[in-house]
Amino acid sequence: MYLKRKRLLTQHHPEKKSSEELDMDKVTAAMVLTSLSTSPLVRSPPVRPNESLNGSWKEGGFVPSSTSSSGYWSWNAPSDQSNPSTPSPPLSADSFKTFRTPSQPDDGIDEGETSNLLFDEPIPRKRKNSMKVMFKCLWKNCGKVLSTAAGIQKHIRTIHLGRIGESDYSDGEEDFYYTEIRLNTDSVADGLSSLSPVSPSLASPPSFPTQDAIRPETSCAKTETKLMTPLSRSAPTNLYLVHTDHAYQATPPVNIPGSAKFTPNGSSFSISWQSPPVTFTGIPVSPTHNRPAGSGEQKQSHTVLSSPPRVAFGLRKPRGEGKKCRKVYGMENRDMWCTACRWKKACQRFID
DNA sequence: CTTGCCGGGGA
DNA sequence: TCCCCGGCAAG
Repeated sequence: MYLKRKRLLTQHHPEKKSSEELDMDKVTAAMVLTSLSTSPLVRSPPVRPNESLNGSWKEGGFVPSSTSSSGYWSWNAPSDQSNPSTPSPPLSADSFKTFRTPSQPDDGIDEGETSNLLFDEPIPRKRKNSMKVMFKCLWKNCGKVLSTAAGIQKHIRTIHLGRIGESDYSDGEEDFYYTEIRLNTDSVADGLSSLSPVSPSLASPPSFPTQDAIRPETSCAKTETKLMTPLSRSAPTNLYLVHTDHAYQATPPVNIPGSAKFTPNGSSFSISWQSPPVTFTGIPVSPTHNRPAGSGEQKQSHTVLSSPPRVAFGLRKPRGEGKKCRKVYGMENRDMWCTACRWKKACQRFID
């Protein structure tokens, strides 16, 4: 005799909402990373087996204030761009830009399956075939768009960095100043007008750019190497870096030791995990980070290493096969359910 | 959309 | 503890 049953059939119909927002971030973060790590041109993650992450945090605990302004961590460029367009999932990363309007009830975005947070390294990743890659200069009032990375780099080097002599030598710093954008052949996302995140990095954990760290050559990817050069001079207005940290945890056995560090002069922040080959899935914790933003610009880079793939052991119980009380008795007979089921716990009656 | 159930609470 | 429920992954 249960007197309780306050709401018998009241199916819960929560107004899920915030989740979307969260998803968004997750997705976008994922995208960013994805693009970073798979980006065709620069960036080859040679030695770094793992880099990836995904963002999203749970519990809207933090929510960046409505004014995204000071948020140093969002991708949106502080200066221009204005329309928060919704990124459509299938497109890849670049078309996103600013959607980061927490205060708004945005509903446009619903995501079917949010891409999973794990991008393994060499996954082929399906990409729209009809995409054209362009490179846009992010330098303050420039916005030049070129079709080749080399071109844009040269442009930056000569025009903005004033390195004329060494035209062919690139230390990679230019990377910070341009961004890759993909244009869909038909629906050209207004990618140009909005910037997309630069893809600075996947930093290698160990190296921090303190200062003049100029890496010597760097065969393939200037990418990770330079990752943090002290952005000399006035960096282009926006260097928004995606920055997300999460604390993931592998289910059972391992937990990842992480480390974060900040460089006082506000120049960088990074986190890195040195994890064993494990997989995690996770629950991100909160990606936010704002700093007072003093006067200069600052850059942060996120470095998150983790190992990619596969669902491993722990995550979540497979999910029992058989029908459980709920299914068997139905909502209307909730009192016939085993307690576990009633409490939304793992069924004890029909164990698999 | 529906299920199973984890992770968090509140009482 | 007992009991609920948000939320999420899986289907």
